[in-house]
Amino acid sequence: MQSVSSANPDEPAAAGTPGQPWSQEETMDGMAGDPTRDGVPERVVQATIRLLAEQGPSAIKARTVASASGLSTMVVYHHFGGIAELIRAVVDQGFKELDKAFSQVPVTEDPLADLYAMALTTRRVARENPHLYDLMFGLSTRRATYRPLPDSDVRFSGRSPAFHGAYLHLAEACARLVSSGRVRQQEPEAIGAQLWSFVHGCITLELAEHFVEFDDPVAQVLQPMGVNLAVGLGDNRERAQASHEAGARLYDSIKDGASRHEPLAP
Amino acid sequence: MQSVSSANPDEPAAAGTPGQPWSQEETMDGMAGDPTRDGVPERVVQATIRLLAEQGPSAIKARTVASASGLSTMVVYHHFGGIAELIRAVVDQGFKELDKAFSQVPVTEDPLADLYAMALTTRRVARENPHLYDLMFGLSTRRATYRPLPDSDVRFSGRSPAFHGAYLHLAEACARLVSSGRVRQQEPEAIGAQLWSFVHGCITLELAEHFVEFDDPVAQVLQPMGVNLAVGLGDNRERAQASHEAGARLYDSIKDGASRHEPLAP
DNA sequence: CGGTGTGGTATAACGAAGTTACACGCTTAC
DNA sequence: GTAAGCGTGTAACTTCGTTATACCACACCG
Repeated sequence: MQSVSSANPDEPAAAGTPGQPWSQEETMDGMAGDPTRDGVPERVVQATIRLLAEQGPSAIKARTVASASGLSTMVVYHHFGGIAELIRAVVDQGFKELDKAFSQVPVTEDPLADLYAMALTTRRVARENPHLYDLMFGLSTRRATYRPLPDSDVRFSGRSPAFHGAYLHLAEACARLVSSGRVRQQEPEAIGAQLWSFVHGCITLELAEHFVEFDDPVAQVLQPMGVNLAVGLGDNRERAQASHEAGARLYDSIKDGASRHEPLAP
Repeated sequence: MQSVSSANPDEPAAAGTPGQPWSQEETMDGMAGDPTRDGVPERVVQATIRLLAEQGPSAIKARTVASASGLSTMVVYHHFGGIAELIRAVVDQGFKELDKAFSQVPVTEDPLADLYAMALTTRRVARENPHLYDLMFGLSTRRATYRPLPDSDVRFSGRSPAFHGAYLHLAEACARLVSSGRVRQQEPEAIGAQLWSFVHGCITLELAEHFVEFDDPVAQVLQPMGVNLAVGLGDNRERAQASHEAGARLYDSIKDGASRHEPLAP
């Protein structure tokens, strides 16, 4: 249905030849050894993320990515298959970094504080590279010269393994919140969806500059809303407020240990 | 800083010649007369919205838009100035439709019901054209072959007059909610930001297919979250629940009077 | 009533950018 | 040592944004 644009009735088969190297680089998890040896796909992804942060999505061209990686445009096609797949890999890397950032939020005896620290962490990650965050969650993620993504991506409906890694932190904290008895008994997944919705909505609107009238969107929107939602979920208001303040302190204590994309010299 | 990508040190002056016709077509508000006479910019915008709905953002090319309008690519440049400006006009039209949809939500004596009906209306509009909604709120709105937007767009920080029209409905209902005394006394703007955040977050995540595990995202996420937030804002749970059910009925009673983009024959 | 001018449109070309074909070189296995 | 294969660069091909120019219709003016 939503195939390519104009008169272009070719390219349906496309993925017939086996043995392509661009199967979403599995070698990325290890990478304990030589950082320069065969780290080409990773370097390309990092270069793309840097371009995204510094110049926005429109700067992602095969030629710019290639020259930023010190290679030719072939790397994009040889290792990924095309720009669209490269962006997919970039989004995946974004979720890996979010996962890593969540991993640095400690698990305390106050699950609501942990959750609010995760919310602040998500906001920090989003603000570090707004365009990457936009790609990670935007509908338009699965476009950029849209292609129906022919092969093994039926079950991949917006989520990736890296995404699930990050999501697990949220889900687990929600389960702890329910089992702590501070909120009414209910499905942790429903709580997770609600928390995720409001944090994501806040961040998105702030990034889109819809909250410019607020001096401090965190103090004026995010935190009050977190408290309100916790109260609505069944928590006591004073305790919810205290947990959010504890979460803010938790966040402050760890916010410098996370990843950063330092611009390497060309 | 975030200028064009590669070697392209020209085009700074660009907007020197006066008297261009593409000053965000003012003739659009009236349009009470002949629908075929001089409705060219409107036709182009509608064609673009249709392309967006049917084939996604990557289908928006000067050539596809032109042929879908039955004209040549010059219409894009003559009436708008370029693809980026056309997309701006499309986003503006999206907000106008949202504004119109909000206008059809009646003002009742139950502001929380009205607000929830507006939330459901927003979801309907978003689902009617997800890619348009994405453009309206995505960061990437101000990209698509990004240009620093040279001239009079300093004060335009993501909002347009059409946007404000839609936003006013929300703000006014929030003010009524506060003055009704059902919630704690607080700034209506803060309430508006919170409601908007959670609705927008829900919709965005649902559109990105992150809620596929829920059979009915409205019943399982949106409505419970609205009730929870209302309770957190100070409302009584039973009354908040009743208002949401009333809002759902309100929405059902008006959901067919809104705009639709019927695919015209080529 | 004919001339002139202006605005809207089409055609065609230019340049940028995605993509591909192909050839070269390096590594590795036999 | 040789051959196979992977990775890479070069150079084309194609698509698409954009612009230059010509044409056409209408309004205005003589």
